[in-house]
Amino acid sequence: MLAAQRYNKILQILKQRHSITVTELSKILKASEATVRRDINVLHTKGVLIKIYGGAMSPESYLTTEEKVQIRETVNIKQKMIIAAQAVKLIKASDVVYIDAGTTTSLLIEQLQEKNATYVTNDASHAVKLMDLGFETIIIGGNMKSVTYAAVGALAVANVQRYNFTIGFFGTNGISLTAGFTTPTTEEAMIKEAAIRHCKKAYVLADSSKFGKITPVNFAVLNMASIITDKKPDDSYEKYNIILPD
Amino acid sequence: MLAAQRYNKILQILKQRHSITVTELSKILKASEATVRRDINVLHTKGVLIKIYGGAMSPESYLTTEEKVQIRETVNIKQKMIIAAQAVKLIKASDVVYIDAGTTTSLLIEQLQEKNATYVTNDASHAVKLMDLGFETIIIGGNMKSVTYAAVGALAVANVQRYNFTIGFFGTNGISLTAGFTTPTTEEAMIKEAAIRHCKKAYVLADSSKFGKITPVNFAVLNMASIITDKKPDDSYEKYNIILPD
DNA sequence: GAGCAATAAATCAAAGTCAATCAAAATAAA
DNA sequence: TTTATTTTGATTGACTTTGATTTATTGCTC
Repeated sequence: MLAAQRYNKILQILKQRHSITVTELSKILKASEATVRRDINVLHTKGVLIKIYGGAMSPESYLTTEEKVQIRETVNIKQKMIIAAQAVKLIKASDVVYIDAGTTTSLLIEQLQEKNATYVTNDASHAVKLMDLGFETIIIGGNMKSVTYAAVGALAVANVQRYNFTIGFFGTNGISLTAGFTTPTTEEAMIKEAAIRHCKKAYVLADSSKFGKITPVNFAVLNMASIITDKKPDDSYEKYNIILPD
Repeated sequence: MLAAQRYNKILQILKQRHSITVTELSKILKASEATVRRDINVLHTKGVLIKIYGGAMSPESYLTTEEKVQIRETVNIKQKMIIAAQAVKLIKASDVVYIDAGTTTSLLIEQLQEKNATYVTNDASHAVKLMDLGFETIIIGGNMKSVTYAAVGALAVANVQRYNFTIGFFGTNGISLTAGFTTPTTEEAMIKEAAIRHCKKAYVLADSSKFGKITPVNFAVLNMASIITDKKPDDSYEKYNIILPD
């Protein structure tokens, strides 16, 4: 690929999404991270993008409050990466994979390997990422929620029920023996519940801090999904299927 | 093959795709790489293309330092901006607005003002933009198409039919008295057709270059939508509703 | 603020690309 | 036809780009 072609592709991506990491670009452009860094340096010097630690941003969105967070969400990023790395190993060729909205699952997308699978998501920013990486993508439609870019509501629920997923990955805000998996809002819970019911095998990705937490709305009981986490939780969860990193 | 023939062929190729490698050209022109390099040098000196390491680019798509402000240097961008500016004025409070996929409509989103309207789109990158700008957003789900980030296919068509839009904005690849509004692919045409049928009022945004052009698949007859364009087309279009910038 | 992991820059070898040269082929002129 | 001129393709060594490796820096956690 010509250098100039890479330049154009990078700028094109930054029109669609305000920021991108070096690692992601390296995958999309099929070039080494060293080359991507050199490209970013060139484009930064030309002033057509802003170089930031870990990646690049479009000049327009640079420094507009919350976008700065987008490049690297800080909380528990390490654990989430490890959890996501474990999760991607479970995806096999010809799987129909449901990917829930949220930051944890976003990290999963960045690490996806299996090209011969179909990926379905209700998160518009996930969808754009998946397309950029060249995966077969289906987006679930519906009313969008502001913070998460996720489609929710009755239509989203109806749509998700049309599919049968062979495997699904979900985020959660709380895991509790009494309350099961929970989220802060009814809307999110409804779409998650609908999706999880249509997965042959469901996995909840949760860093260890989520155990014992309860948020207002339940979306599944604990035995409906295996839990992929970074640290063994206390023994009371023993009877559930817990997956730890190798 | 005559040198002048090769020159023409090279320039013709660069009109279709922004860049090409020396190796590729050598195969296409059945000439040695040395010859291709000489050709590129000649054309570069004439200023009709830009020589880059490994190949050549069309001058438009090559970003020089001066152009740093003008990243948005796609074709007819100025007209498209003006057209989009005219279009946004038509949106009123409590409208349910359908926004078609594509670059023209992307410019429209950037200029949106009316916060008390609901925006519906089948383009994931549009959806992300709309959310970022704080608009009430609904995304149409379905299989995604790689270049445009647009949901297409049967499910997208079914979904779009659930809505009734008070106003809709569409892009097109061709406007013709005989063929009506046309696009290059059936998939795109189907979703456009379904959406346009559910708009109380539909507008096609098209710069003047689109008049008289025909691409393979029709998605609407001319009287189904008003056309917002930058220059008055020839009189044969007089009986249709043409909107020009103020 | 020290220690740690992640990211960036510097360095280097390998691969790829370029311009110069020259002989062969094609074209033009005699 | 013969000779002069131009164009082409192959070869060479110089130069550029790339990816891997090493070294330095950054930002985060405690």
